[in-house]
Amino acid sequence: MTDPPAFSESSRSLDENAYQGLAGFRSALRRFLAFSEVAASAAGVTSQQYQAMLAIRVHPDRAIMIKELALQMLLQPNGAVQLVDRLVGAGLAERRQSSTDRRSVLVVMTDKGAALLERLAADHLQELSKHEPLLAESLRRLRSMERSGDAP
Amino acid sequence: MTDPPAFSESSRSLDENAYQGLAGFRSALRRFLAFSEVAASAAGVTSQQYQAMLAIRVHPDRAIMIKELALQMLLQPNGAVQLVDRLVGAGLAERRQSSTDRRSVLVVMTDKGAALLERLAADHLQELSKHEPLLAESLRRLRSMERSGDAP
DNA sequence: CCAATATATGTCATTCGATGACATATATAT
DNA sequence: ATATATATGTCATCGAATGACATATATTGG
Repeated sequence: MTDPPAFSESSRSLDENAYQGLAGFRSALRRFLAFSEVAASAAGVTSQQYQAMLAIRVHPDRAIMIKELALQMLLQPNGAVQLVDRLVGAGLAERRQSSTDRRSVLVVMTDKGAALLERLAADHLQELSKHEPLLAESLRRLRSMERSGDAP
Repeated sequence: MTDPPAFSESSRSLDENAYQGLAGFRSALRRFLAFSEVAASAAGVTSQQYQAMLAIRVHPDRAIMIKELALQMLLQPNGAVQLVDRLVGAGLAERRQSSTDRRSVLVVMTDKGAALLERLAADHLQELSKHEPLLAESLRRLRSMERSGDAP
């Protein structure tokens, strides 16, 4: 087998393969995220609300403080308040007073929310089986070209 | 009025690991995407604009029709028009008339855009090396359960 | 124990990008 | 040559996030 000159210019500019790999990875991500939006939308929620329900579901006691939900969802606390408002408004979650700190609120899912989450989670699991090969392949390609950026 | 079954019932009951896996994957995704927003923002653009430049960069001739950009970015054509407006406004891309079809517009990057993209791509490549293990691990965990529904 | 400060949640105005509805220019087909 | 399809563009509107601010409760230091 012939050795292709696959190395070269590693300190001057990014290899074409790096752009291809990054672009392919983001494309796969956009497609998966778009599926998530469509699946959630068909169930009457947003992808964000689905993700919030996932976060609640896997949190200890299946309950989460708004502050903690904000951390998980990478939102400001007041953004998490409004996200919970929407979940509650849709009948998917409810607020419970914390027994230990009366400032805080525990968000738990309703039965309706739990049922919706289960269906959406199953759909996502199934869909991921389609995207997983491309995502994994993209990650593998990118891993092989790790390099430092342009040092200032 | 009874609601028709809006979705498939992929499996009867999801394993706890399925929720953990899906939640972990989405969490890893949110963190990577948040990095992308911050990195792009530090460079004066949005993550969306960075992705658009990536799409242009890897397209044949490093030029792309707005229609095709819309397909790649999963936007409506008029949304892509406005995205290109913002890229052009920031001096990162420019419009060129197509030689074969006078309806269409070819979007190409300026030198400034190409330079910005290279820095951002290098940053993303480096950052991905941090996220890759968790993302790959999440995908591996999920792949093992999309088969029959559960197996610890 | 009280005052000062920190923390958790909540409200509201504003902002930003995507969409739908629609308009215009050009290409293609009958 | 006309009808229709395609590509781009404009504009009003919407939804969700943020910053500034408000209120309630907890915690800490004197």
